[in-house]
Amino acid sequence: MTRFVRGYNTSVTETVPAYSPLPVAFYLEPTLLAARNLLGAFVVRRFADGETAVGRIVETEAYTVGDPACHAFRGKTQANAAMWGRPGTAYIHINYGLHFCLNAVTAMDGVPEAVLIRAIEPVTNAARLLRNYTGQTEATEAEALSDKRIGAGPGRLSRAFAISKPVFNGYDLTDAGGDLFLAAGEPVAEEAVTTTTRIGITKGADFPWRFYVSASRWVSRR
DNA sequence: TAGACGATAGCCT
DNA sequence: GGCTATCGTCTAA
Repeated sequence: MTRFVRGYNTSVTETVPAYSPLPVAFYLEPTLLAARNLLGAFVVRRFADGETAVGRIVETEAYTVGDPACHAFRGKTQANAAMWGRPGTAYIHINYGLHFCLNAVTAMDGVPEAVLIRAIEPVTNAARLLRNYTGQTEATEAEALSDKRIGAGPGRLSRAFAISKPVFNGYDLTDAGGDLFLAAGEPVAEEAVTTTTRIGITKGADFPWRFYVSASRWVSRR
């Protein structure tokens, strides 16, 4: 049985708190607050071969009801239906026809709001993330830890974590037994967070609904 | 069923 | 910093 151990060394076997999933209640906080509070939380991924990798969230964006940039703004379709799902599930969308982007659904069942996870910094098994990203079979932890392709940007992190829409759209992100879940981390202090406008959108472009850890080298854009 | 449009990323200057 | 490949999805007809 795989045990998720917190820390930089995956070989640690002593009793360290296992990664504990953020509860459904976390996603029922107002979406802007949830987006800000997801900073510092962990993305925990177990791959099909049993190997695991963990990243720390350093950049998010909020999308809400009434927000013209939100995919739900024009109503429910087959592609965006997951946004209406239970809080704490995943909504994966495809951008520019080729990039997968991971969102955590927030707000009550039937209220289509979500937080886009835009960047992570590697915590464990960066080498595996880089191998996933490049398709190469070789990668050292040291070289992976300085390669921004594995975490800086929503399309990039999805590729590194092997998160695709067919597999993970609608997936439960609150289940520690699952292949993908979000776990509580060290809270990030207010003065360490930068709040700014969202990236790559034309509607609602002036809403300051993007949050990132100011000091992180893994933020996708400043 | 054709046409328009991106919540991007990579390459080039 | 600018340019653009590339294709899933929506919309109109």
